[in-house]
Amino acid sequence: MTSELQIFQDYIRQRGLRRTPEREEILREIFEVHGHFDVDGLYLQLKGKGSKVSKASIYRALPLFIDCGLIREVDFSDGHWHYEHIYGHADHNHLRCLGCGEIQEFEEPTLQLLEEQLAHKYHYQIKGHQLQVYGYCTACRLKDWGRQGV
Amino acid sequence: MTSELQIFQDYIRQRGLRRTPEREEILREIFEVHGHFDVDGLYLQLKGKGSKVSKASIYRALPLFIDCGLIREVDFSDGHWHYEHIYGHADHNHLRCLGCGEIQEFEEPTLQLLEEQLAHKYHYQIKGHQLQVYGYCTACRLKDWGRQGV
DNA sequence: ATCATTGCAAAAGCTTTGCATAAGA
DNA sequence: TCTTATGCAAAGCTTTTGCAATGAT
Repeated sequence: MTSELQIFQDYIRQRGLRRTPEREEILREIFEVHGHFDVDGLYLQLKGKGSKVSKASIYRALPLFIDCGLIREVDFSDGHWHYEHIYGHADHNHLRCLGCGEIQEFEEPTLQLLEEQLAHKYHYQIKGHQLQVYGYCTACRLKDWGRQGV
Repeated sequence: MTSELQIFQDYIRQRGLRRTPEREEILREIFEVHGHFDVDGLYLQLKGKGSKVSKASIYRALPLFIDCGLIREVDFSDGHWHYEHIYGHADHNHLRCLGCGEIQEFEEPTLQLLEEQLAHKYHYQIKGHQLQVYGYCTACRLKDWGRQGV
């Protein structure tokens, strides 16, 4: 059994919830393919494989995966939520092109230090962070050369 | 005239748009009071002052303010958009309490360097960044002492 | 046998849009 | 005068929720 399933099942047991095929289908799909994903894409992908899982179940499952640290929300500022699995992946941030939406991932280890400083200074227990940097990639800069400031 | 109005009017002229009382009312209200705001709060606040501005106009005005660099979107991960004025404010980031929603602002000048590194490494023209750190403040930690991991 | 979970469809936000009217330039 | 901008209401989207049926423990 893969570890993410193990983690989820431990979480389920500990919380007194129930282990269902739907939840495991969703989790498997998330970890099988995607880097980033959104609800609609995940739903269609499952549907395409013959799964009967409903969107409602996806919406109800994602908070559980977030709560046990398997995935996290990512803000791409496009009107709906995106997610990514974080279990088994180095902590990273996103550089996003405002033109074409391309995402580059990059690591920035010093943010760990920053978290510790903030925890100390503001007496917070830090749970995580999200850093999005945005701009224009070379291709989009060339394409939109006429656009002001781009 | 305040400088943010000046900036906006220059922008309006340059883009061939029109200067309207509604847009200026909205802009004035944003810079008069708020640190952070959302559409609904802004609307109610204007309404409370007797303004007739509609939400639709607010929704149509905000992208203009963003485009000319006066405000920016802020992601508080609570299902709708928040904004903050950036003109005249030092660049800063947010430390948010997942319990009570309190926001601490902090500066992190090294992100400027990071932007430059990313620009060089990925050949991007960087337009900005957003860093949100989240966790639990002291009060919420005490309040929810029974909650796992908190 | 319980009670959490599911699927469906309806409801609930927030945001966008169509259209007639108002009003800058 | 010409076109953009506004207000209103309707439409659009994503996400949440009520409920009866299903199914895990």
